[in-house]
Amino acid sequence: MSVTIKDIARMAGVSHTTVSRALNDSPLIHEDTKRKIRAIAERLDYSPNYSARSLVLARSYHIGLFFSTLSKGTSSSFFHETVKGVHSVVNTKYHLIVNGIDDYDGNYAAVTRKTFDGIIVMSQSDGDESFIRYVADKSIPLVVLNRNNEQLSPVNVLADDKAGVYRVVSHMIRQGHSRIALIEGKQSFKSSQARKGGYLQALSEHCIPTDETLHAIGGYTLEGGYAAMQRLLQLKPLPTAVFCSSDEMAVGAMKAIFQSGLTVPGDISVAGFDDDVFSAFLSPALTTVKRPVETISRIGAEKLLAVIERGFPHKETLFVDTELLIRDSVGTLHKQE
Amino acid sequence: MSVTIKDIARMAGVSHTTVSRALNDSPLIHEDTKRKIRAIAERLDYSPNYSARSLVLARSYHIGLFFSTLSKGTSSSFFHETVKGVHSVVNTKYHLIVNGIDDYDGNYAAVTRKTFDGIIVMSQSDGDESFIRYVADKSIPLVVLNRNNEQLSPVNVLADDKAGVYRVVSHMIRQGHSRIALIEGKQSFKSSQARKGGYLQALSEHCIPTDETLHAIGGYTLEGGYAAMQRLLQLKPLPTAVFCSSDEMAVGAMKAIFQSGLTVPGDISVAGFDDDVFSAFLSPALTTVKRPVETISRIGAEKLLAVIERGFPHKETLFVDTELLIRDSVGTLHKQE
DNA sequence: TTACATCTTGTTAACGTGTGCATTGTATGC
DNA sequence: GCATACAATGCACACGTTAACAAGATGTAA
Repeated sequence: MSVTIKDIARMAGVSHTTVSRALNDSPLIHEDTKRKIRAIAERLDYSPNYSARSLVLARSYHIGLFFSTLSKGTSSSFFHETVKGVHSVVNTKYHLIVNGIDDYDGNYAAVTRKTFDGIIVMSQSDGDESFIRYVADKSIPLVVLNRNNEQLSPVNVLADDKAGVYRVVSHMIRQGHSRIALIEGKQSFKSSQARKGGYLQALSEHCIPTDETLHAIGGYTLEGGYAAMQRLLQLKPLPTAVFCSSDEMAVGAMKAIFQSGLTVPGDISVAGFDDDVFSAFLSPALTTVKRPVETISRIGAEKLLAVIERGFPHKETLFVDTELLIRDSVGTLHKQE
Repeated sequence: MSVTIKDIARMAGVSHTTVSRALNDSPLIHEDTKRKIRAIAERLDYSPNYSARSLVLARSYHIGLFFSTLSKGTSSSFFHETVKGVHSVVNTKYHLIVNGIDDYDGNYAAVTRKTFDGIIVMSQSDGDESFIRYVADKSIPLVVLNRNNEQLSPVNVLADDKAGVYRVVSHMIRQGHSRIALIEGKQSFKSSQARKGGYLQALSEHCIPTDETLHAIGGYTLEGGYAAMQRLLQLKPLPTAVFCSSDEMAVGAMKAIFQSGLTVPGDISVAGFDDDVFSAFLSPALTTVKRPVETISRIGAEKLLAVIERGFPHKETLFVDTELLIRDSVGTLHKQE
């Protein structure tokens, strides 16, 4: 049996109403009374019953953080940074509940306004759309990360992937490369499409014709990047550079290149995307684009709390800048003719 | 305003008690009545108010997953695998709340039997002890992962780190190495101590004297591994092999070795611990020990649910086997004399 | 017919907290 | 000295659910 405000009330010789008010620092209560009550609460090691409070206030103190999936296709560093970012804002004020959308198997009945004060969706796939729509329909405060869909959700925060890829591919072009291959992620992922868009834009703005044979799909996994690169290594002539839509795939690609007896960046330059925690320590260190996942998550969480606590209705979409990290895996190509 | 069991009761022409029983599939209620009530509930899109239920049942439906820290010193893959493992068991039955112990700053008042039906601590440091003790004192159902302290907590699940390191270092010795350096993690982490123990045991059982100058500290970070290896590279004669207490540190160490113009495993063999997601794709692929983090987490979660639901009082400690993964970073040393 | 068991449903209270309204006591203004 | 304002506290109810107990209906055995 644990201590309630009624116990405190009895000891202090006041009503439980006064205790409730005192502990909530209501201006209605005399300072002396507050002090006395707080002292007793402290002494009895009182802690409020969240269920009771939630019931009467119609608030759950839960923030739901939903990933497309927890198990398949979510990279560890991505997951970790997201949780860190959101958690740093939510902290001890709300409980952070982590979930995979795919766990619900299409039946979202358990997701209600009462179970979640607000929801953050870290979206990675078009498959999330039904879930996002469901949450929006229930008018649960909502922030969508990593995805741009204004008509679906009011607040969106995402990295400017396209601009980031544009920057790194332009960098390759400036280093003299023109036969630049692409290893895509998962075609159904919006991020994959955006990154391809940046690649295509860089090529077209530098008047380099696109060549479909230079495009491969790696599925955002190491193994996939390895296999995709193996296919690209069959090409004649070989590409002089390859942009990989994730660092993990870049690691796989480099592995394939090394195995075929070639060097990076001597024979083939490689660039990635994400700046995974290990990327700076590869040999050669990987030139890549840093996605501010933690920043995005932090900003998203702040926006969500603003919506919940101050009612912040108007739509907005925030793009967070990426950062080009030039390291050693992209070399300069000397014109051969 | 959302629909409650009273609304359903009104529509069905029964009492709200009957509705409650029907929805909980109580044997007291006639099947026809149940069907009717379920149909109405379905039609009205009813979902129960968890706060109210929690209040009356004195259960929160929350499982707390606590890390020593979310931000500093927890590797992403470790974090991800843990959450995956626990989540796969907890699923939609309970809400999984992720927290860092360091966020509470020593004030655990918000952690009570009422806010958490059970708690899983993924322990990485001695600093967790006060928290674990607190939870145990409150007699909240508790499972501690990754840490062995029978008198503190009833149920412990952990990898047999020491045996795993013993195995990989013995492997190095069998390949002819005897001058084997060690890069430790964080000295305050129990895991770091256990791994060092395995290293020392392997040496002593093969009658190789320990040499303090061969021990360096890398703090479980890439940068730390890099710096530690730089120090080891000052030694004369050089070690012929180095065991790193984590794969991340191994990557840093390899980087330092390459920078000094040496090769792996030609000049120096390297082994790691963890089998991070990228380890198989390094060049050379890293020989390491796989810690079954996800398995540990899954088993721990199952144990916790057993305690919660079936009352499972007796103490037990489970060791989960590690797996030696022999890849390319440890070479054979030919005797020189 | 009566007594009793069984099946099904209803009545009422309880969980712990917050809040609208009433009540008491005290100071202020005229 | 009285009306009024204001500060501090208490009373009673509400939130949505579950459960102990009561109670009605129906069947059955004596």
